[in-house]
Amino acid sequence: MDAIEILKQLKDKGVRFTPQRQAILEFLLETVSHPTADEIYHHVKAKFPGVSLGTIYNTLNMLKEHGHLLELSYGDMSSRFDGNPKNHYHIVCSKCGTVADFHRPLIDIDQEVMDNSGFLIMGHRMEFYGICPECRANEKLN
Amino acid sequence: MDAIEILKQLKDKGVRFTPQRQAILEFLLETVSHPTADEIYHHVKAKFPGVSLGTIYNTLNMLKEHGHLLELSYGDMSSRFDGNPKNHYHIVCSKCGTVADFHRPLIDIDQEVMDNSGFLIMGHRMEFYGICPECRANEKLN
DNA sequence: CTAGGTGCAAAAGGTTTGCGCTGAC
DNA sequence: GTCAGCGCAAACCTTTTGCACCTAG
Repeated sequence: MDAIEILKQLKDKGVRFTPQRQAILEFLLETVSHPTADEIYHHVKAKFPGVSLGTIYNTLNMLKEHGHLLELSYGDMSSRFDGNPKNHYHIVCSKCGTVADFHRPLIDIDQEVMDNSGFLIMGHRMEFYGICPECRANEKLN
Repeated sequence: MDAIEILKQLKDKGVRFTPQRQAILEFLLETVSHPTADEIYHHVKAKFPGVSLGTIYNTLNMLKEHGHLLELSYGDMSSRFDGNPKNHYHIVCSKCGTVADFHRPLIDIDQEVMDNSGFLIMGHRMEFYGICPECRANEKLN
């Protein structure tokens, strides 16, 4: 599903189609990274020099409310946004904050949660917490 | 493992034992909720009226670095801290922010990650994203 | 004694909000 | 024409930092 299609769907809910929103959503869908609001801002600014951070947040919150993106937080300062929830898992170092990818087939569990909770489940996120190889090496030196 | 025991272990790493730290850690271990820094602050303030928020954050970051607690973020304003990582899973409503518990046996996967990543894994966290029953009902009304 | 911790207050950084104007419908 | 969205800037809230004093080891 592409940006235009999603925004057309949202029109039924009183959400207006604007070029800024199209640009934001297109970027979220085409990138495989998990950009921060500020990164999205700078990217969209290349196309729309007048765009403001407020508009970015406004759009992100609107999309989040309608379930079209996930807001992730890795404990560092700013949130990251993911337009492709079904992705892969992460390992976060509690010491230095490094985030590594962990590739493995997604666990097939969403249906079980949906059946037992009454929630409409869009996806899940899994993170492992630990100490990265570098920090482990540094600890041994002390 | 209780607060005093953990703090004694940390002494070897040059971390000092202070009554404030004991109070913070005891609260984290005894509560089953996931308090914010501010909630911890107010709780500890009952015992140590002079304690400051800076000390709370200082201690939380120290504990996090040593792997004794997890910093969670649910997209709302402030981080939440969990002294008992091995717990249960959560379902977060993208629309209203409600966090519901989902009880099920923990997925046995940490060893697999440890073997394949080089990280020392302390635990994992899993969250499901979707729309809660109340918000689903509200959407249908429109 | 002396480093690390504390309390306080100021600063920093991310996110939200208010307001007048614009543009989608 | 109307109202949601825009840009701008100020406000807000959480977290970090700097500094003088204190205290655990």
